[in-house]
Amino acid sequence: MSDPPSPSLDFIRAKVAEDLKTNKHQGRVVTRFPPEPNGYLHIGHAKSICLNFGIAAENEGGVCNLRFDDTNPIKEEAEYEESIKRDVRWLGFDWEDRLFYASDYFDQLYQYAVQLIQKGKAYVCSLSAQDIREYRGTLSEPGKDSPYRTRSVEENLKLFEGMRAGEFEDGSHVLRAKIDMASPNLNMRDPTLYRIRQVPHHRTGDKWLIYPMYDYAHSLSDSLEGITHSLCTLEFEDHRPLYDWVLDELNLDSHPQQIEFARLNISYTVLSKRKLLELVKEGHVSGWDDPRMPTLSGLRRRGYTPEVIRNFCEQIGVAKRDTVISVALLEHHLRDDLNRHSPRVMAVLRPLRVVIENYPEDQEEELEAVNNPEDPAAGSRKVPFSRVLYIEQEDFREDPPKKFYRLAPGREVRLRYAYFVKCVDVVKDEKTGEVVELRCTYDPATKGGSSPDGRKVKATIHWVSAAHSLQVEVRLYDRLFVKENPEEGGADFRDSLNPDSLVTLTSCRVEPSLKGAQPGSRYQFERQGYFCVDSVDSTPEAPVFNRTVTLRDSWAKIEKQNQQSKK
RNA sequence: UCGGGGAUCGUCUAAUAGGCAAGACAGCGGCCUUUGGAGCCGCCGAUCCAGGUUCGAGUCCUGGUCCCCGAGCCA
Repeated sequence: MSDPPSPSLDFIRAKVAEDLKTNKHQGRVVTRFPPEPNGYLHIGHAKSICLNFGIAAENEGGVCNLRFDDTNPIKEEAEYEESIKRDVRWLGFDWEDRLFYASDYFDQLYQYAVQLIQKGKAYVCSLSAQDIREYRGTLSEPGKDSPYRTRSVEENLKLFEGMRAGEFEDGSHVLRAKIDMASPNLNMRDPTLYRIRQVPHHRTGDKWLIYPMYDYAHSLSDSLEGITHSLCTLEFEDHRPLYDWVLDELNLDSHPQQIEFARLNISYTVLSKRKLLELVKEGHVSGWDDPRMPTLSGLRRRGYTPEVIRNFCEQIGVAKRDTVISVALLEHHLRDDLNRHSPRVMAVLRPLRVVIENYPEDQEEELEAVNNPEDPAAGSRKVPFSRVLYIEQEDFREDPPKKFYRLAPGREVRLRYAYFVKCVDVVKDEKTGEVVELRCTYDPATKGGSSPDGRKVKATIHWVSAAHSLQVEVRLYDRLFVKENPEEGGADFRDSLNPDSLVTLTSCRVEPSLKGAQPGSRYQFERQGYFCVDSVDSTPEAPVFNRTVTLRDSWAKIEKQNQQSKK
């Protein structure tokens, strides 16, 4: 790697660079990504993953650990652990042999707790949870000491051992740090270090009946792993004094620097594991990997590439003010990547039958079509043409509005890669008046799409040959919420769910080259958008396509303006 | 009310000793086009407020205002 003029470092990278310069950590850069295995990773986690693994990769010899923060057995599951590993790998990062678990440190953590008790810095408190809350005081009033605060070291040691040995019920005792009940920082008012939880842990089984709390386990896990920079989100800012307190009281040489940054928010969605879990549990989506979910598994199934997410995370930057990133920026990176890499293909979502009256009934031919105009190396393919075709219903208007350039009675347009066709008649359903078929003529001289006489058409539309096309299911996804901030004004996010976030179309027609398309493969349906083969519900006989994102649609914009100016 | 943070175009991020407020997205307009896609060109548009220091302040000082986080035996 070269060392180009670094554009401008975010405040965290600047701090890392400075620490390197002053040799604060003996030239080491060690970060970690510490998920709790209690849900699926979402794009907010991707920001943290890119930051932590990114900083490690940018610095000579830097490494980033993957560590599961599995200190609460009642919320955590092995299923989540697997999904997290899969998602981090998919994003393109590698923890090599550095897969760790807070639960691996339980023995060590217990020993440290004993040390704190011996130092008189921790005690067993036998107040009820409610009493502890009351003794804590409020934001503006100091708390008061627990009556158990003055227990002797011997008694504390004995009780703590009893907690570990299962002599006490859940909730009867906790181990607390002895700090300052009058601290203006509530986290320092004798925080709980250990609680009794007589439940099996998905990794340690029934070995432990007491489990360490986050602040205690996290700081020590970081220290044990020799982390140099412990990056977390803003809500932990108030916890930093406690993080430092634990390491200082234990006199540990390895004392990582906790640095906080703003978590990611994106418009028209929610990014919190709790809320996403509710969407799953309440059936508003089909699962954690529903293509409308902002989870990495959902985005992957939707058709996102890891590059899109990495580029997005790089561009949004890292800072401390809380922000809401426009979903349009994410979609910009999505279209940018998909445009350059997706093969083009013709697909008709809502078919309208077209008969080319002057094209011989028994004739068919193959036309050359470019696979990707952005990538000459992608080559070309043949698409079959015949007398009966399907075009998009919305590409025809019997009474075309201003600026509508597509097909209309008497109007000539180009069928992409095929011929100029002119609409000569419209067939309607006698009862409903609905347009059911178009009668057209074609100009044999315009084969391939250009006219020898130089006449122009204003529109090019896509089509498929009726007899050759494949019928497929297409799922049209749109944003999950109708409001930029689904919780605007304290509203329940469920109230702003978009009822049209999924529209399923079952009579779509695609060109035959899509036969055998592999699950997960991505295409641009010309003039429509980017689609990928659903990796869950597709079968070779019945493929399902997910719409990843639409193409930018300037006609839709014009039409919207027309409608608004009419009002 | 106490403690901890944060305020720069509509949105996000820059401005690295106090020295022309920059880029991206969005929007708008144009060019081009066998995708009303892509691409190209242009336009619009910001330093929370009030004082102060200075030749010069987004940056330093003083005083305000507004927003976020915090009272789990969650992380």
